[in-house]
Amino acid sequence: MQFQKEVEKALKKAGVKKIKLEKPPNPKFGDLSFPCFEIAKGKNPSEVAKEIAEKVKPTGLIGKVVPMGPYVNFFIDSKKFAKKALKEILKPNFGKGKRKGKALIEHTSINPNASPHVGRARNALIGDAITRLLKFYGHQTEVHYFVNDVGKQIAMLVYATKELKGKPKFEDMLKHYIEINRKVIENASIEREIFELLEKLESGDKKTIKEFEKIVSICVKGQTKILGELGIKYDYFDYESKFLKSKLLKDILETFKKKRKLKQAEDGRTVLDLSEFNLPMREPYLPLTRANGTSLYALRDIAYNVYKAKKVKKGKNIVVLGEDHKLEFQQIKAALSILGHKAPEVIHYSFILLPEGKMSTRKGNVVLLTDFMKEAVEKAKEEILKRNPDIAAKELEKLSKVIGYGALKYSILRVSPDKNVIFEWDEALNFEGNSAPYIQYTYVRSKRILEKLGRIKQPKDILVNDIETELIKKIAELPSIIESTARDYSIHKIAHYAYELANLFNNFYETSPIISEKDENKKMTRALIVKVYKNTIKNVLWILGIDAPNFM
RNA sequence: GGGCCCGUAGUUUAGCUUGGAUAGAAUACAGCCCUGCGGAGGCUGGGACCUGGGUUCAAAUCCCAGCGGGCCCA
Repeated sequence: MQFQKEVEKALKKAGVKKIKLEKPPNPKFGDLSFPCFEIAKGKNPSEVAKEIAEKVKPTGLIGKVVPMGPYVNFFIDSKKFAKKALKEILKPNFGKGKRKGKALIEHTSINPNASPHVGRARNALIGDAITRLLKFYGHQTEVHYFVNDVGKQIAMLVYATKELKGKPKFEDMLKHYIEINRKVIENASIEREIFELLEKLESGDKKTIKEFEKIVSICVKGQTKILGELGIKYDYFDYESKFLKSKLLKDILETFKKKRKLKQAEDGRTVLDLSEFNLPMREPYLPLTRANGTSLYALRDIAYNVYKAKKVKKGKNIVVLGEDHKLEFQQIKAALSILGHKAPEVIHYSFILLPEGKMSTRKGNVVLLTDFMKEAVEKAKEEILKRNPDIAAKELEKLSKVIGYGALKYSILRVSPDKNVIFEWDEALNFEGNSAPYIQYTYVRSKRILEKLGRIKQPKDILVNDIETELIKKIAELPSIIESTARDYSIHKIAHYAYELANLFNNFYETSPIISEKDENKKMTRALIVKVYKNTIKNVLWILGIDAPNFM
């Protein structure tokens, strides 16, 4: 950052007025470059670049100024830079943000109907990583899970399990769910009975409420146990049923009415007029209540968002939603704006598909998260045993989860959220190259070196070669990466950054011996690099929810 | 019928917001390093911007149209 300022100053001194710097595509071209197309004005830009380069004298962090075609390239003085950067990076809170306000993150919020599949997991993984990122950035985070406990899906499960002896098991819910879906298609009268159950629930029938609660509790417990196994935690479970009869609903309807936004539909439903928002709906009306006055999902969703908005006030308010909720979110946002509330910031992600097509819980063609977890741990076990045949069973258990779950999370988080992911086992269980185990391995390497090395003395002189400088530069990027990701929530950039770091470290590892290095200054400089690498990569992995193992 | 997102080596992907140099990686493939700080590694090689227009000194990037995939709207 300071380098950039110095370059700008130097260019100004050389008489350049419009300064727009860019990062060269290749480190061979320097660290910053100034393209001369715009200021050339008819002259040959290469000539202009030459003239400017001659006028600029290297001072401070600027080591070299070289014209290269139509560009003036600025090279950083690597020795001065390394010294300065290492000092900065060695500070204990390097990369972490200062204390900031509250951040409310709602994620997962899947229907409590069955064991989650990997598509659903994408939501939870993205949400969890964003939570960690914001925590690292200095926010006080609180994680919310909106439980849709009054929907048709729960009613179906209540119906499907009511004849069962004993308490239904979570593991069987998917089976029940698939079965009841099939039955409903075959027999329409079942669907009517299911709707009757819902009506009973909403009218406050105690027995029905109990039955729903039983199923929801089993499902929520089952789901959060699985997600908890992956280290994903929630601070609040917000139940939709709590909003069924809340005063909030009345207040909201009242406000809409005052603003003349309510209409009566022909079938008696009350709808919200959203025509001023130009949303891509056939009819710009959002149904809020039934003819009998009871609330519909949209109204409860609005109420929930009002509740959240009031809770954060000035802080961040974030929600992770699948791409199927894009329009729905626009509607909620519009409704909130009528009410004078700010909508949450939303992160959408595309679905995970199977090679043979879409996943469908209803039809049962899904890859369950639990199966993915099991396979990943199995594969990790195999790989660990290849390398450590004598490992104790307990250690193996623990380590295989660290590696297996790491690989699982990374395989999903590394992809930009607006791309569909086609789930393929080989791809997802890749432990080589661009994968979590590759990155984890560099952590183990760095840790082992430091253990063997013992005490690190501050070197009198910092001596670095090109590869070492590249690594330091990459580590020094952490704060700006954190900042920009905390702004746009594109968590895959963190994954990408982790891989780049690890890649440069492996490069460094191959070419810069440490233990055997005779030159004490070089040795200790390298030791410092290993130290800061180890801390940095650990932090970056932590943001992704991936543990750094002590050996593997 | 309408709206939104995506399309980059055989496969998976970064880059697109803010146009700029030789489009960056992984995997697979061909080969090398193999008694070294732990090879889940390093090095070398070939291989890609969906199609057609437009804007621009300059387009993977911006605009328009088409094609293909995903999501949604009663």
